[in-house]
Order: sequence, then C-alpha cells, then structure tokens
Amino acid sequence: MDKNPKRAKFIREATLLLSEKGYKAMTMRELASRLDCDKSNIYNYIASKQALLDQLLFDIADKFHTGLSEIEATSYSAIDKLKEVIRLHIRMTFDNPNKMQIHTYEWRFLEEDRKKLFVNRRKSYEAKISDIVQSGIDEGVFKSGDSEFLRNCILSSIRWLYTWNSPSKKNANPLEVEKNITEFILGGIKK
Amino acid sequence: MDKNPKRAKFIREATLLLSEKGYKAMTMRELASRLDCDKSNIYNYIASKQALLDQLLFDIADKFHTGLSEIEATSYSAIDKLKEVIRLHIRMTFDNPNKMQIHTYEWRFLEEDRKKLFVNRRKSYEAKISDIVQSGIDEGVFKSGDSEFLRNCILSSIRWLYTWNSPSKKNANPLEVEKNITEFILGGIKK
DNA sequence: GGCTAATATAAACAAGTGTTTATGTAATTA
DNA sequence: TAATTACATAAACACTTGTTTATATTAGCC
Repeated sequence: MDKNPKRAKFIREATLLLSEKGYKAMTMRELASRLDCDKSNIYNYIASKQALLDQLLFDIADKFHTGLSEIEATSYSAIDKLKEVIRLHIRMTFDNPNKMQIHTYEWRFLEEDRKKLFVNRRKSYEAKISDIVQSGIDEGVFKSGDSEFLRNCILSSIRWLYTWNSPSKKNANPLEVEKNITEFILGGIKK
Repeated sequence: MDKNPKRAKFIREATLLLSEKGYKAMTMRELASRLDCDKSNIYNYIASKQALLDQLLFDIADKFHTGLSEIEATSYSAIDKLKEVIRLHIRMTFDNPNKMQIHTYEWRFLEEDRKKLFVNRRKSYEAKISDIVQSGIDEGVFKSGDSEFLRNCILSSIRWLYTWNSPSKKNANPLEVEKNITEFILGGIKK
C-alpha cells in the first residue's frame, strides 16, 4: 500500500490512537511510545498533528465522493442507487471502522478553513443522496416525505456500525449486514 | 429550576460550550470569559471540570432510565412501548440538543471508574430496549431478526436529530417529527 | 569507500492547561 | 450592627502540550 513500511506502520498506529482517544486527547508522546520511538521522530513522517488529522479526514471524504460519483454515473433506478449507497457505507465501515469513527467525530478539530471545506463537501455529498431519495419519491417507489429528513434517517441507520463489537458480530459478514440494513431502511421493522 | 440564578447561568453556558468544543478542547478560561468572570471564579459553582462533565452526563442518563422505567411499567404492547421509547428520545432531543450531543460524544472523557459505570448503565438501558424489540418479534408484530442489531438501527435513526438545523426544522414540532421517525422505523421508506 | 538521505536521540522552548491560594468586596441574614 | 455567606480578582503553581534544534547514527547507492 505504502512504499515505506515504517511510514505505513506510523499511519496505522496513528489512526488507531486517534480513534481511541480523539484528536485533542491524543498526544504525540503517546503515539511515539506506541511506535517505540522518540516524539521528535514522528516528524519524519508527518508535518504536524493537524496535518495527520487533515490527511486522514480528506482521504476518507474523497473515497466517499468517488464512490458516490460512480453510483451516480449508472443508469440505475433510485432504489438501486440507494442500495449502492448503503453498500458503499457498509463496505467503508467494514474496511476501516476506526477511520469511520474519526470521520464522524473528529472533523471539528480541523483548522477553520479546512473545516469549512470539509463541511461544505459533506453537505454536497449529502445533498446528492437527498436527490436520490427525492427521485425515488418522484418515481413513486418511496413514500412521500422530506427527502433531507429521510436521508438523515437513512445514513444514521448505518452510522452506528463502526461501534459494533457484540458477539453477534463475529458471525456477520458485510453482505449479510448489507441485506439486513437495507431491509430495515426500505421496509422498517413492522411485519 | 435552580435556586441560584447565577449558578443556573453557569450551568447553561458550560453546557453550551462543552457541546461546541468538546470536553478536551473546552477551557475553563474560555468558559470564564463567556461568563464575564475570572477563571478562578468558576470554582464557586463546580468542583472541577471533570465534575461538570460527570454531573451533566449522569443527569441525562438518569432521565433516560427513569423514562424507560415508566414505559416498562405500563401494560402496553411491544409496538406501543417502542413508540414511547422513540417519543422519549425525541422529546429529550428537542428539550436540549446540546446535552444530547454531550451524552453521545463526551462520555469517553469520564474518569475510568465513572466511565465504566456510565457504559454499564447504558448497556443495561439498551438491553431493555432490545428486550422490547424481541418481545415484538415473539408477538409476531415485528419481522424476525437480531434484536440487538435492530435496536441499534432504531436508536441510530433518532440520534442524528440533535444536529438538525436545516430550514425545514423551523416548521417542525416534536409531534410531527415523532410521527415521521416512527413511520420510518416501523415501515421504512418503500411504498 | 564515500556520499547522500533517512532515521534516531536528547534537550530545550514557548505556550497553554486546570487548579489553588490569598485577599478582597458585596450581599444576605441574625 | 455584626456575622456569615456569596462572589470577585490577581498571581502563582505544577504540569502537559506540540514542535524545534542540534547532533548523532544508520542505510542505500554511486
């Protein structure tokens, strides 16, 4: 993945610690001790603590955006597009729950300008999903309602997944989870 | 509410700042400047920053627990109990979105022992809701599935509400939101 | 081997943190 | 009026933070 294996290990450990402690509570000293090196050594790999957060957050955001672009480029129906969005989010979560946690919790600690950029991109991302929902309503396959409101319900239904650590998770594969969450979102829990 | 109006203002402002910045990023100095007083003055109202977080978190947790106890004490059907749980969460969110945000984000900054206690109580709270879902499945009114998994989907569908600040919120009253979210959880979005 | 770049170390810095102390003033109560 | 309580202020303390500097060591390459 990364040319440099030491740098890769650094990124891995930093991501882990960042998700464990949160940006403000994570210290360069603790990160260093996990990497068995001196704190000053970290700056061989990254310019600053803030740069680390920045890189991590925009990396994930980019993945979401390209993922959604691919979905938008298809000629799928609204319902199938939405299913693909659900799949995208679940895949990302299974791939790296820690990064997902960082993505949802830690963006507020970005520098002001970058934070604005991040929030704007997220807004535009979410707006596109609202559009999919809206077109589903227009097509008559989704119940009528505020598409923004529904989109929040939908994305929120998936967001908890990165916290999932119960015994029942062991037997869970992404495909099955995909099926179950899609069923919840589309049909609810009532028989 | 509070006998002491100054103390009440302090609590209000502290809650606000805590939800804005997060526990680690909130400083006693900034809190003081918002209250137009010296930092040392704060300690007339609260023993420590940690005590403030602690009080806030366990206050909300207690409200959830007593709320749920009242629901459990009824002879309602599973579906009506669940509806009441949804109502409880939405009411709490409308009453104080900032406190709700703190409740979901900031518990990890509790001292080790109190954190354990908090997490255990939350687990037991959530287990009770799983039980309601499970009994709904047993009664045959809910689709079959992992009750823990479904409970997470359900609670998550509501959790985003405290972030709600779009224009469409202005015309929203809790009752209507209650109806819409309940509809989403029970019946999904598909027609 | 010699050179360049990557990595390691230890010490220091400047800024910020929660909290305490000591001292004062205003308000309330007796 | 006197005594007690509530509130205010300024200075200091002890500690932690991210980051830099200067220097040493190692590794890869010609």
